[in-house]
Amino acid sequence: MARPTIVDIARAAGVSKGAVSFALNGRPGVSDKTRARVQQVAAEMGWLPNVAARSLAGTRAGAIGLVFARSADTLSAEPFFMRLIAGIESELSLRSVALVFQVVTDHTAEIATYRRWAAERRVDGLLVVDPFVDDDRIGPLDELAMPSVFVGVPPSDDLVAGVWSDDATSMSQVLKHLVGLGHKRVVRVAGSNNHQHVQVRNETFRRISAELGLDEAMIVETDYTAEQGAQATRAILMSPRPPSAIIYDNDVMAVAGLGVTQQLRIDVPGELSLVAWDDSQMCRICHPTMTALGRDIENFGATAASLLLDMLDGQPPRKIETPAGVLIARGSTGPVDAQMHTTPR
Amino acid sequence: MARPTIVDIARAAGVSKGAVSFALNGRPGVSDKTRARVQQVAAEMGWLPNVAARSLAGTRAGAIGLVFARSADTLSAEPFFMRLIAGIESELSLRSVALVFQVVTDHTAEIATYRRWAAERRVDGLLVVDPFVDDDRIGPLDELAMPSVFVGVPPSDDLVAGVWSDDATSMSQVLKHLVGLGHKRVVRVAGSNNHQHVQVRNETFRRISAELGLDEAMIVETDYTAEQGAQATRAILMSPRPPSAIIYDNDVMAVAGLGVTQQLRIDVPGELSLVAWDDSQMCRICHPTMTALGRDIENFGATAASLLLDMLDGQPPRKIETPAGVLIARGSTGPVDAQMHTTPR
DNA sequence: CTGAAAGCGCTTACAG
DNA sequence: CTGAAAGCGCTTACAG
Repeated sequence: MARPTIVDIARAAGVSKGAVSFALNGRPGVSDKTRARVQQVAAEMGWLPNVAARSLAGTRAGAIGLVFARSADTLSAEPFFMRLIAGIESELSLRSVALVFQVVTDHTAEIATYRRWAAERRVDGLLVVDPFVDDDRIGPLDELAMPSVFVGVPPSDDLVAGVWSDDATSMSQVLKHLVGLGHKRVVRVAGSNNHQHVQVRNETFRRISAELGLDEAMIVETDYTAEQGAQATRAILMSPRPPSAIIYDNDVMAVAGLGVTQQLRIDVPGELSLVAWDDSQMCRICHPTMTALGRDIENFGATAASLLLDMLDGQPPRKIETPAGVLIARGSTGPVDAQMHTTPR
Repeated sequence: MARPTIVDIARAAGVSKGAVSFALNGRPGVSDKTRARVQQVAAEMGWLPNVAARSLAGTRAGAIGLVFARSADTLSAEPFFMRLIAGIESELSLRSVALVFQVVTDHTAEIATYRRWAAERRVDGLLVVDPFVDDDRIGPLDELAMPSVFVGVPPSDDLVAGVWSDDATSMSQVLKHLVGLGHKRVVRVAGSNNHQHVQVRNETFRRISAELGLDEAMIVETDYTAEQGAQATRAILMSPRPPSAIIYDNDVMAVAGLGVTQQLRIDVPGELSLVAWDDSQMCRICHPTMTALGRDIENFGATAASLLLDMLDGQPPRKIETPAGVLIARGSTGPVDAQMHTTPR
């Protein structure tokens, strides 16, 4: 037989269409007994709501939207993104909400997508990633009045809802690990300064470096690609006073940096220690294996999705800090050999 | 003002609702002049179809579905998947079709998702990845009567529509490259035998190895993970008569294998050559860099999406072979040194 | 070639 | 607590 509708259920249960709707949506207006019977009949008949009808009748589309405004290169190279999606999905599937996903090249196209989805009534809310400083998406998003959760954004008055991770504690762990090994000179290879979370990590890096009595905290800005990670590493190692340790803002650059040390015949960790922000398979399969700051990215995505769904259910927007990462010490970090670093390379 | 509907456009253009619908959907029933005026008015008013209304009225949902039934680990480690999505999206956005995406753990959950989407009328068609031998998704998919395109499937009578790449030519290139360098003993580290494309590559590997006069073609089966790639490599190198070259079924395992050679102090490419199937940033940043069979994965995804959209437009299902990959010779392959391989390690 | 009308499957006031 | 009815924005026969 054809897919059952609420009319079929109403007939089978001997009640009105409206009563079925109330019963199935957990709204008041029907007795507990009736509700139970209706739910049982619906389950027996294998009823699922036609999302188009539900959406048209003025409630939820039953979907949320996610746009990545990055090149296929970056997206495919960094395990972060797929993990984030997996985390988001784990929460969505619990509540039977679909994910509408789009990959575009820049913010302009991203905003156009949001406008289109809003006009089409395609999604009920948005998960917005890669928050920028003076983010040009905030205005259009406000205008569209689309419930949105910013993913990876530090607390600020501009944004109503968002999740971020406790980068200060993470950074502190990494630096204490290095200091414990005797490192005094640490350089940070950072992502783009336009990203809010990069600025937060930069500040935290400077502050904690100072607190721990490290030498001047140096930061190199990159675009997160392997190419710039390698180039930055080369420049750092060729500098007059190279550091004894480098902290990279992602796993891709850290592994690329490791490749550079092999070309330059610099021993890791004997002469130089390397740390990656975000752990991944890459960190486990390179040689030596890469010490990494492993964050629970799936939980991060799940938390963001959960917050958005709560908002769609009428709960107030919130800002949620997720736990700091955990330092996973591996082969790429070791005790500093004071002598080696007095000799310029 | 609120979002315009076709009633607003009809009023502004001085025609009926029905005429607007015909004009905007490129259907006969209105004069060219009227059509042009209606389209102009719609554009001026910034009209976009409410997808829920359109879907409810019995035509397309304006979305297609994609499910990955893999662990977050595999998905995030292999750049392939995100590239495939990027390619799919490039085609979808040209035609303003949305992608509904879900990550699940197994085929059972995948099929349940298809059933739910069908019941909800969430999507118009499906892109189905990772075709298996005796694929248990074919029955349910037939039953749901959902237009589907299999991605990465060799031609077969079971499946009506699909795209795959010319693996025979690709394999031939790889083997000829190795033979040209003097290799005689090549082992293939393959993915799971359950995958149809793996079986095709296995057969091709055996056939071409024989044609080129190579030693007995040996194949090791794995699950595509770095762990099994490393383990297989170790087993192969410890065997009584180790090969002078290994071909891996993905980039993740190839790079993991490279890590093993470094632990075992086996020189690549001096003593052993390595080749990855599918190129990626990982292959470019490891040391030595990895020779790879680079396929245009984005084009692969775009072709699959395009085929599905054509089918939704009423065109007949097809089977499309996409171009073979291109061998990118890098540092991990070199001439075989006959002497080294007479000495067992 | 054009217009008036029914209907897709739901939700939601409104009257009992 | 329940039922009858309108309406969401489209598409599509059907009559002119």
